[in-house]
Amino acid sequence: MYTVAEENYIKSIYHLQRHQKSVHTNDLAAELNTRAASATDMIKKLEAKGLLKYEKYYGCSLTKSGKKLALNIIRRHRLWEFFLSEKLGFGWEEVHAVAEQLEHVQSDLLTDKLDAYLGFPRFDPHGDPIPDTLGNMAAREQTPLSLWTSQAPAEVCGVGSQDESFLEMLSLKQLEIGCRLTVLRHFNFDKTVELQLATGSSFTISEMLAKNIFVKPVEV
Amino acid sequence: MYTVAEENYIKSIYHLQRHQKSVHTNDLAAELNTRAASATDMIKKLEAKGLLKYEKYYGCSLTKSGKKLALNIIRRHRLWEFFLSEKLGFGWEEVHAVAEQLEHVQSDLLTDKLDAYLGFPRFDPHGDPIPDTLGNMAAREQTPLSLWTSQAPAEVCGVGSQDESFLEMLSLKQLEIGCRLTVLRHFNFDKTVELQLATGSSFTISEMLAKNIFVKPVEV
DNA sequence: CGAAATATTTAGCCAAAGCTAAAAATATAT
DNA sequence: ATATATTTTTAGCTTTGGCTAAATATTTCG
Repeated sequence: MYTVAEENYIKSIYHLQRHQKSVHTNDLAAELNTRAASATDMIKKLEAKGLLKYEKYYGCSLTKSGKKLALNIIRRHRLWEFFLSEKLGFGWEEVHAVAEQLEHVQSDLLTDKLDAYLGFPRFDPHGDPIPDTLGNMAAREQTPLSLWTSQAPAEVCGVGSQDESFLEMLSLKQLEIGCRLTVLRHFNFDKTVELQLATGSSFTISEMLAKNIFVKPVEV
Repeated sequence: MYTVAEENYIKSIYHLQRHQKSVHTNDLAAELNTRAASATDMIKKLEAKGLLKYEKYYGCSLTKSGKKLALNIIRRHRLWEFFLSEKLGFGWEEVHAVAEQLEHVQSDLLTDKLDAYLGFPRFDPHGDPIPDTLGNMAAREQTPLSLWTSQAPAEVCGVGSQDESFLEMLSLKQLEIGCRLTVLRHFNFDKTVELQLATGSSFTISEMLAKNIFVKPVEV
């Protein structure tokens, strides 16, 4: 059994590790809205539990069992997100905060029965893949809108942030998961992107937004 | 927002208050598997938050807002029990432990949406009534089997303990909620009760068991 | 009633997880 | 290459919730 604090650290380290190979104390503290000193303490504790490797002044990275735990927490989080959205009718921007609490309920029986009840979904409402019992999850071809140069129609399949204000903005602009669009042009000057929805309406979005919306080719 | 520890104290005080008017420190400590000294500390903290009245050496009892909180926690607990049993197919003896964790997820939106999703159930799988948003819950005429003297058929409608070994025993003896039975006789010597199931099989149960099984007249 | 038993509180500790401020290591820049 | 800046760690303190042991109230019983 792990504490909520421990689980949150493991989860954050896992996410940061996708970008940097080794996770630095400051980055981790920032991610968790805490201070570097606190992060150092927790890193030491987690190392003692065998969940990560740690080298002073250099950083840390998850061990095999740390990764396994991380994937289990992510599995719980995304299954609950799916449940909240699909079964309880939560808006996708409300889902994350509640799932942050639910993900810490520790019962493998619960997780597996929930998974089965939901029909073993492979993606959560934000388009993120859900790991299975063994920690395997679907990889997904996805390109941020900022890099999508093709004129072919694209389908929104994921987002790069769970921030509520970000998701609310997407809802307002009707850029939900599964939505179809075409990129009309990229403005080099300020990196904004002009796009057109299936509804016909077209508008321009900021670079910041474009970087956080992932698309894939529309499936035939 | 309340901590998990606070919520557990409030819940226990509420339950103990059904029997004694004022809850004594030792009883509370026993209920929570902790020590009297710890209970005293927490009682003081909860009094400071206005959730209970406390008189030294005498005991404590919930205020209005304490009761409201208690009912909300109980509501969450029982809704989750219903969900686990009804939707996820948990056995009724497995339900309690997981619900103990789920009940501490604090989101009124979640609670209310769950309630609606489940169809506003009025009783959980153990036969306990589920409070509504306002804290109202169905009262239920229920008699422990130890006091049921009528020869009329009775229906099991509740249990007096959530102890796993107790519930497992009931499952084994096929004494589930909703099950019909007739009391054949009470043995005065050791207070055991002989009963007969709808299936025809008859057997004797201990006083301890009989006190913890609640029945009501079979509805016509 | 007063002594013994029981219940409750107080005082002083501990561990978890956070914090600040200062020290130490590493990185950067002139 | 040395001085400055940044990052990380250490040391020491805080709060929450628990503990033991000792002190104090209350209850019970001879």
